[in-house]
Amino acid sequence: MTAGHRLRCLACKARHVGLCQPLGGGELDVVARFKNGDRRLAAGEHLYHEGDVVNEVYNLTGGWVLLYHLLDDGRRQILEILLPGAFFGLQPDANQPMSHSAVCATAAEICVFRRRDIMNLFLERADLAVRTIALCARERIAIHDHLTSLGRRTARERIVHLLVEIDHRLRAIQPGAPAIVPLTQAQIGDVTGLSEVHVNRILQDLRAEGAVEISRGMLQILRPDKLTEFEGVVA
Amino acid sequence: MTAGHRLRCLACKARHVGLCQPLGGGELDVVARFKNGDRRLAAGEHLYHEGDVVNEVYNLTGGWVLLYHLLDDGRRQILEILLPGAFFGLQPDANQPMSHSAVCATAAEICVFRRRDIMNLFLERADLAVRTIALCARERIAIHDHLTSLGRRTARERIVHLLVEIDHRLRAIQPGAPAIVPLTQAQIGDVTGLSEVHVNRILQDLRAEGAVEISRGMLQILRPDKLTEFEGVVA
DNA sequence: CGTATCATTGACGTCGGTCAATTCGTGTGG
DNA sequence: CCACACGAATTGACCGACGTCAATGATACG
Repeated sequence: MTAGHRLRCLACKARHVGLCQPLGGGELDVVARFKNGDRRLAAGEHLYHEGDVVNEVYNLTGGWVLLYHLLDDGRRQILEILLPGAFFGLQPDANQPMSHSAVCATAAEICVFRRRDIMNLFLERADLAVRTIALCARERIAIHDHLTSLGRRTARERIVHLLVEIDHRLRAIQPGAPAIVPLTQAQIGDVTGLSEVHVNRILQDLRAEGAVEISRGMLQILRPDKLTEFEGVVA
Repeated sequence: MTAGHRLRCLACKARHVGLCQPLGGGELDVVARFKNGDRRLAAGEHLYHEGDVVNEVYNLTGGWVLLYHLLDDGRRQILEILLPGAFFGLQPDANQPMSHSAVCATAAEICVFRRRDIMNLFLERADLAVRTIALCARERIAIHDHLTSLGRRTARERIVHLLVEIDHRLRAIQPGAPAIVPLTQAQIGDVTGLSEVHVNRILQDLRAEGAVEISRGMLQILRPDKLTEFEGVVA
């Protein structure tokens, strides 16, 4: 299996971001050796649900995954939008039920590790543990920013800010490609803490201003510069 | 210096939580050896400001510290409330300016490490790196919860939920002590994304219901059970 | 075609913000 | 010991951003 994994690792589209970024081609073996397999999911499928006990850790290599939390009256908050290179599923303690659900927004490819294997990998290669700590720190900054949006920005600011952030992230992964956001307006509402209706009203404005293009279940960022300008002085 | 640090580590009030929790008394040397010193700050003093380049990492051993972010029109969002045992200040990359500010809500004692030393500590003791990853994961869950509050809970739910969470955390650190929250109403507003005025209105209600006691710049949780009950079905 | 999902639009209501005044508590200097 | 200053808390009046409800349209998919 390891040999097979190594070949896939070499071809991995997310090899140069996230966990494996610091590894040279020769070093991929180290990770490949601990890897447990790949998984392919269709849009709308769940990787795990809140409350599940999951003994795996994941590296997203293709597609978009959403982490969300449900209140028991059905209100939903999308916590993170994961793009290729995201390393996720780590829990503070083994056997602890997941605090959130993970669902695919698009078809997705996911590289799977057993939690125990990853822990052993970290113990063997402390540099990868340090790398993971850095990834956690980066992730934390992104979440802090999200938090600031929900707490202190207006509806329009939240949406513009989200689109700018996604645009940046997409550019970092696939420079040159058109920035297409495969999220429904309801999902954008669940990210930004707004109602689907209000999201629509604001997207209409942005479209009228020429900043975005709207189609069914998808959204294209045409003029990120224009969006940034809208953000104005609001850092 | 190391010997001195070791003595202080042995007496540290936060020895049994956070980073040092898994260390036996004999192992404290490992951390003490890498430690750089202690710092004492008064309420209202800053440990660092957004934009600073900080080459230190911190372990909060006494007091309350608030991490916050400012928008440039002055809106403020408090991102995290740190209690003793918090290990913070890690950045994704060295020499990267801090993305937020850290201010003391009370007098505070802080154990200081140089970033480089901590990295070396992690490389030498991978188990501590793994421990740190677990702390990050725990922290992430707390932030996710905060995020959910800001995005999807009503004002009253946010405040009740915050108080319940703080009550739990205080209980874990100092069981039996009265749950006193040394935050002004304006600060509570900056945590919950509400205005000072609205926070006051809701705290008045909670006081009338006998759940909390209000004094100047401080708030006591009298009946956490009552608060939990208010949370009702809203997980 | 029939059905389901997503987007769109208007009418209306309300939660929580803003503004502004007042009170309270504590510390300070005279 | 008292007058004052200042930060925090309190209160009321008003308003507007955003939610809710409900109907309709558009598109994909089986």
